[in-house]
Amino acid sequence: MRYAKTHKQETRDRVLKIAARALREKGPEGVGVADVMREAGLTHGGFYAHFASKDAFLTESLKEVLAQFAERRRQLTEGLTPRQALNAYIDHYVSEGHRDHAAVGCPLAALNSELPRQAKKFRAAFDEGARQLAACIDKADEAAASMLSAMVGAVALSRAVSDRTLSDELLNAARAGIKAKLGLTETENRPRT
Amino acid sequence: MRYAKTHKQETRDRVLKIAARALREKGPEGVGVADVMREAGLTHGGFYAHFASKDAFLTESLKEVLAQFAERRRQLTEGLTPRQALNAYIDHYVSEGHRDHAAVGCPLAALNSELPRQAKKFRAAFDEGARQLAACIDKADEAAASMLSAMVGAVALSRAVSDRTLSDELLNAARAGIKAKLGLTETENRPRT
DNA sequence: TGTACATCAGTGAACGCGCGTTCACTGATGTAC
DNA sequence: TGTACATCAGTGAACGCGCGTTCACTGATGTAC
Repeated sequence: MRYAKTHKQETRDRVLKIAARALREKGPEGVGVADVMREAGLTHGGFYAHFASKDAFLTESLKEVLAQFAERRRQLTEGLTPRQALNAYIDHYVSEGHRDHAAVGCPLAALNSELPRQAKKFRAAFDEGARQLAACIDKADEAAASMLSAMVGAVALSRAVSDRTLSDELLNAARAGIKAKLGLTETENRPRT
Repeated sequence: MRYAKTHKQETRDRVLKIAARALREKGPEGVGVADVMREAGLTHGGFYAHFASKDAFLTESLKEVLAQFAERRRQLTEGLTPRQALNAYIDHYVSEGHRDHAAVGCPLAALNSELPRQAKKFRAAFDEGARQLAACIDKADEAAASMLSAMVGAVALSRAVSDRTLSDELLNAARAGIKAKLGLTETENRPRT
């Protein structure tokens, strides 16, 4: 054989990693088959040897995003108690760094308003991501669902707004609000140990 | 003259009203010149007699959306005290009705994740909308910025998620969380009258 | 009162372009005999 | 050891389609004289 046995799989992985960034930066409709292949050093014709269609490809790309995202979350909260982990994660999530690097950030924040128009399987993968993140927050605070949407909204809105001052204000106010809520439920609702 | 003096303006308004819905339902890239004109009972060729380009058109459509949105907000809160108004508005905003009718809802919730890729003028109009809504909330509660992003995030995420149960849960939890916060700041931070 | 001309919102064919998708082909390697 | 053939990841031209944009034209009306 001309190529190593793992060669095709490696190519596929490379393409998916490129797409995982493009998906968050440009949205599902903004990901171009030819662009992604070119970035991987290939021509667009080879695309269909790896993926059945652009649609199927997008869903796999989202799954790749979710895997990266979960792994990153794991790294950030490793060895911390649930409450410490949540605190650290909120600081990481509702931050200027996250706002300014959508390509490697949370897909919920990067894609939310485009989801109603996506294919069923893509949406199902997204749901799974939302569930995982909610479950992760839930370990530390029972108001997980409310906190999740506040976090996502903060980052998404701070990106949507083009005025930097307004954006900073929204982001910082949101983080303060969410952390205040966390403090509150800690002392009032959580008599744990 | 073949047409009444107001005829052209009326046509323009009609087209913009159609676009105001389409913009929220399909996003900026999803609005098609030919589609919008057809819906207005016209052919696409006439479009450029009214608008300089699709881009300029999108910005005007967003301004139309913002005007409708502000007017609706005014109607809903007319005659109420700032605090009553905010309470009523939260119920209206963070609701299944709003979630299920994006075409006539808040543009911040409908468009947020697509904004980073839009033209400068479009983004500037969006900023203006965000400022207005924040200012309106600010009349009743100083944590306006934090509340705004929580509200937007709740509706956007509940739409993004395709599982109805999860969507309901996110929405209801968010509303409860936001209203709890409102109650909190009312008694703790606001010794007003 | 009648005729020629100007006006102008809207028409519909056409254009260029980008994009997803298809497909015959390439060329390096392994295998059969 | 050598020759013919199979394999298969990747190539690149081509296709159909939708979309924004342009433009010569239409046709109903008002105006000039």
